[in-house]
Amino acid sequence: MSATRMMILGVVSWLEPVHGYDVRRELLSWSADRWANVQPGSIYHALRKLAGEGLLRELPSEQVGARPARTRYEITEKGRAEFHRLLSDLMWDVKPVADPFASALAFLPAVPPDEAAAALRQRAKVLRTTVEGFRSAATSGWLGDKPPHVGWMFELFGARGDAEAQWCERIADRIESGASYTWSEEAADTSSNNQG
Amino acid sequence: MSATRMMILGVVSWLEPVHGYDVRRELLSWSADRWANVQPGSIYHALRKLAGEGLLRELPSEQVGARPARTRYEITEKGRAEFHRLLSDLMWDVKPVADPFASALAFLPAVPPDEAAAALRQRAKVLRTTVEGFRSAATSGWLGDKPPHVGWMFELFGARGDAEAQWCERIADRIESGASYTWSEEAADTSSNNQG
DNA sequence: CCGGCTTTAGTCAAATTTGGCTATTACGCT
DNA sequence: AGCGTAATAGCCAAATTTGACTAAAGCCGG
Repeated sequence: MSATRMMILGVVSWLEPVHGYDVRRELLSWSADRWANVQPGSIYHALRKLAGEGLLRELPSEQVGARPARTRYEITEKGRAEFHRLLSDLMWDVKPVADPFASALAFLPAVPPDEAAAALRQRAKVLRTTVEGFRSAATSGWLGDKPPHVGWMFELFGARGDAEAQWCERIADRIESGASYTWSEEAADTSSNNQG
Repeated sequence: MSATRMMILGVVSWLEPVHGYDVRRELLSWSADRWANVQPGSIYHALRKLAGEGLLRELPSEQVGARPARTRYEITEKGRAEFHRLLSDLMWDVKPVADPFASALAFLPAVPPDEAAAALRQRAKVLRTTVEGFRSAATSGWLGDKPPHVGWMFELFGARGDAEAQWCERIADRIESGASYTWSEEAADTSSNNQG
């Protein structure tokens, strides 16, 4: 979970001292749950583990009313070094990521042409709508209030979305033009062999 | 792990009867470990779990020499239905995936401009080399022997890679032209607040 | 023929992740 | 003022994933 660790260290570094729910709220405000593993269980697990490893320091808990006591954290020098090391690793590393859509594509021969084309066209539509949302966020000024790198992230998501939408449409066109990608519907369901 | 389950069911469906190592070898031949969670522990875990749920059927083990006995599996009708259901879900679902590079970008303000630009240029270079590899696989005939959808997957990976490489170069140009994305190097390391 | 390396086949202990759960407090609407 | 919902704050049992490990067999070069 090196990305999760880096993010938790980074948020603590920027906002310290914080408690778990502060971290959770901050990451949710970035919609980080959509592109990183930062559900509550992962956040609290990482906070405790990083404190156990001396990368974060727990401050005395405080109690507010009858709510659960909340533990605040600050980063240590060791933690700051680890944050920069992990961040640098992640910046320089170029590696594919696990992608459920690629998994589905590997078995495309098992999907009838009608459904395959329809799903690809729908995907292109959803991607284009999402990318349009990023662009109107930019022009509406909402993004203008945010640091420049946030806009750059949206540009990246937009560029990826555009490229994938175009690919979806191109492949749907081929399928609808009769391009054969199954041996036959019968064979695809029984004995054929994918030698990807 | 619905993508992992779908892939295991799919491979068993296409190659049955198989044992775990057959599945492992087949997925490795697709380089599936690069874009799916199919390390040995996940494969064998999924095989046992799917058999336990009645989606796969274990056949009597066979022994070859003094090697560990190997359990062969075949798919059940229930498993075939689940394979198609999961495959359809994954074809139609449009959702971002956990991406370590996006995690790093969220903390870009903590990376000095020199390093950020260098990492982005290096990333662009690696992506372009990878995409060129896909294209030469296509022209060399290696891909010609494979079913069409395999080429389509490479086209998708290529389209994504191109889009991201262009984005990397564009952002590196901005950084090198002096675009400010940290408040200051000092502020970025101490008290600033990322409001993504 | 022998030695070194690869392949075969599965497992394991640990790491990581999930997302619904708990009870209290705060807020908004009627 | 009261009710219903959302926010607060952390946790849990379970699910999922990892990748190095094991020992025997096979292969290739010297």
